[in-house]
Amino acid sequence: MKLRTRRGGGRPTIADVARLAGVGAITVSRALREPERVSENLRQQIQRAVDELGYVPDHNARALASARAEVFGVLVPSLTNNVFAEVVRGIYDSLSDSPFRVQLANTHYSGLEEERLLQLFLSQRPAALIVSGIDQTASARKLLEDAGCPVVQIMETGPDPVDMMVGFSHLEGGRAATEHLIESGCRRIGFLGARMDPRSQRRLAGYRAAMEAAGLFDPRLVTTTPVPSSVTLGRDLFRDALAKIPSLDGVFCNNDDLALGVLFECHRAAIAVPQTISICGFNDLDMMQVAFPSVTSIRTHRYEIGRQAVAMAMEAIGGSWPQDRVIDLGFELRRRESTDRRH
Amino acid sequence: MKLRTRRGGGRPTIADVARLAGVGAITVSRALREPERVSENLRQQIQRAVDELGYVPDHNARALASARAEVFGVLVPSLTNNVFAEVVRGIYDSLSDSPFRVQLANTHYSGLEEERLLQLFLSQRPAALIVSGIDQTASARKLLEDAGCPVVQIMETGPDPVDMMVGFSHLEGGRAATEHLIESGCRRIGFLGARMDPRSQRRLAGYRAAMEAAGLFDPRLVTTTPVPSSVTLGRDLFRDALAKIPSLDGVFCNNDDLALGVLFECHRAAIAVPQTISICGFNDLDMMQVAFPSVTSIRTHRYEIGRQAVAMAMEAIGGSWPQDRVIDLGFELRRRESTDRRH
DNA sequence: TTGTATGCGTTATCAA
DNA sequence: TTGATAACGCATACAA
Repeated sequence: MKLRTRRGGGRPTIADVARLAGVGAITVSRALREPERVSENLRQQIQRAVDELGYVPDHNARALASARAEVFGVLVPSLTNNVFAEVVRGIYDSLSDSPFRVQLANTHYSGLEEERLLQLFLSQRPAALIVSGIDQTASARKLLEDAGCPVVQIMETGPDPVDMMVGFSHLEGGRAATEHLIESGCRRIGFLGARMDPRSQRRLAGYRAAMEAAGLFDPRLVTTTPVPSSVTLGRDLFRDALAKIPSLDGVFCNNDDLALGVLFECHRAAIAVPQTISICGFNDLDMMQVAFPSVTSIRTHRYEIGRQAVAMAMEAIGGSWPQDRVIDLGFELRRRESTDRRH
Repeated sequence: MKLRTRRGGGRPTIADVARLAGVGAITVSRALREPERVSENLRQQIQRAVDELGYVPDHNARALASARAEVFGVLVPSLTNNVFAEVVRGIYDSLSDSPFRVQLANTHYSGLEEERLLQLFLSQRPAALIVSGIDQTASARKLLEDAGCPVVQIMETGPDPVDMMVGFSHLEGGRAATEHLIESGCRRIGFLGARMDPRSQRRLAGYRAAMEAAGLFDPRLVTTTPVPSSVTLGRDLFRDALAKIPSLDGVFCNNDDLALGVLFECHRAAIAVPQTISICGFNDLDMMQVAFPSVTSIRTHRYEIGRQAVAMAMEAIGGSWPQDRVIDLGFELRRRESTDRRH
């Protein structure tokens, strides 16, 4: 007879539980995953044995045997950008009471990096995949299509989902912000943009559409940089813009960080906001409503996007894809003092 | 003869590679993990076979067989707090080119939640554990001590590490900020604190120590709340503090969000900064140097803490624990306009 | 509703 | 340096 020497740390296994409960191992397995398929009697015996032994299922063994890991793969372009931090929080909060774990990775706004990470994730056979944006590389898109699990593209909506989508239209957001500035009386409205990732580009497109429709567009009003966004950069971009166009009477900022930089620079240079220059941001961070003057911004529903993405994926995992494969959570213009020129 | 019906998705396995390369499976395994133990010859053959088949090792099978997952478990109290977001970014960046993955979880500043998540993580037999702070519950601490893997406590330093530590002294940070305010001429210095987690408490302790040493302490100067920190809250706490002590001539804020709220409120109420009220923050977010007036703050090295934590854990995994089990990365006082009363 | 036999892809053990 | 064999802990397929 062979002596069983445990290689593992000696943690109780499903077999130990089965022995103690006087049932077959598979019954324990079932009792844990599909309790309704096991008789009330055995279920209780098994639960007692589980408690007594302190049994905890082994994720790895489970994943190996079922060829499916209880993992949500999540790809975001940045971990520190508050916008994505909130999306990620929504995802974690939604999943914290489920058996699913989160596998998070940072693409650093690189399509190639995204591709590489996707391949890595796929090798784990995740239960679902959540990716940011709709501009995957061709190979990445193919990987997603063949992923064999629900896929949710977040932050944006677009015409051709890999599987599901939840987000909003950045172009419309940019347009709404710009139209608001025009309506409030601005004529020489600058666009300030950092990073200029695809979503930033579309906000710019919205700005341009609104400006052209009003006959106000002038390419010299646009100031962008590939450099990552920051409050400091907002100040610098604004200085550049003002040097180019001294008659500037409004700015639409790609995001709130930039807007804050503009606001501070206006204070420093004693430029009246909104009288001389009106400011509109994007995303509506908490601080915009406290700023002085408070700053108009486009409110986006980041946390909710995270929640919805998980909800949609869950439905799909359950077999019933949601009614609408593309959900547009929209945005809201929050009018504040920084664009209120009525006085 | 039995027909092998693959249950998995038909991905190539190590056996396929072995067959193609004309070697044993275990040799392939070794060639991948410890190349130096396989002859140059076979190594190349195997590499060719791997490339040809597009073989990717299965994490789950590997973890199951070796009873060790290539996973770093990371526990932080918040995902959106910029401070932790940067720590997490440091961790991810350090690990992105390693075989290790990151398993991140959010404790929501709850010791019990941390305990629960720890148990969850431990069931995966992680390669290392990174936890925030030094105030684990007794049971959590025991779990960490028995984890059987390197453990790094981050953000703070303290006398009794579970295993390793990297951070700085929040008490000294609070003291340095307060002493600076005193030296710059303030006498009625308020403390504004949100959340009041253990690290906030220690900053308060530092404030109190400095104030008492100068004979300036007055409990009514302290305004705190368990509510999570935000810019809005900074404004509200400041209003409360000012209502209590109209003679306030300086505030030390628990963190930069609060400080920003104070700054905006000063603008709104036309209170001169720093002449009437001086402001000092904590953490030194990017925006503090751009604010108008620029805001004095305690610079902390969040990203570096993440990097160091991984570096220490890596050393320990390699078998050679680092020289110093406790690394104090310190902090720096950044003097700016908001506390410069010389004019 | 419950159990038996077997496979999942990899690594540890031990022998050659 | 290389390989055969037996775990690792659990779930699938199928039978009872």
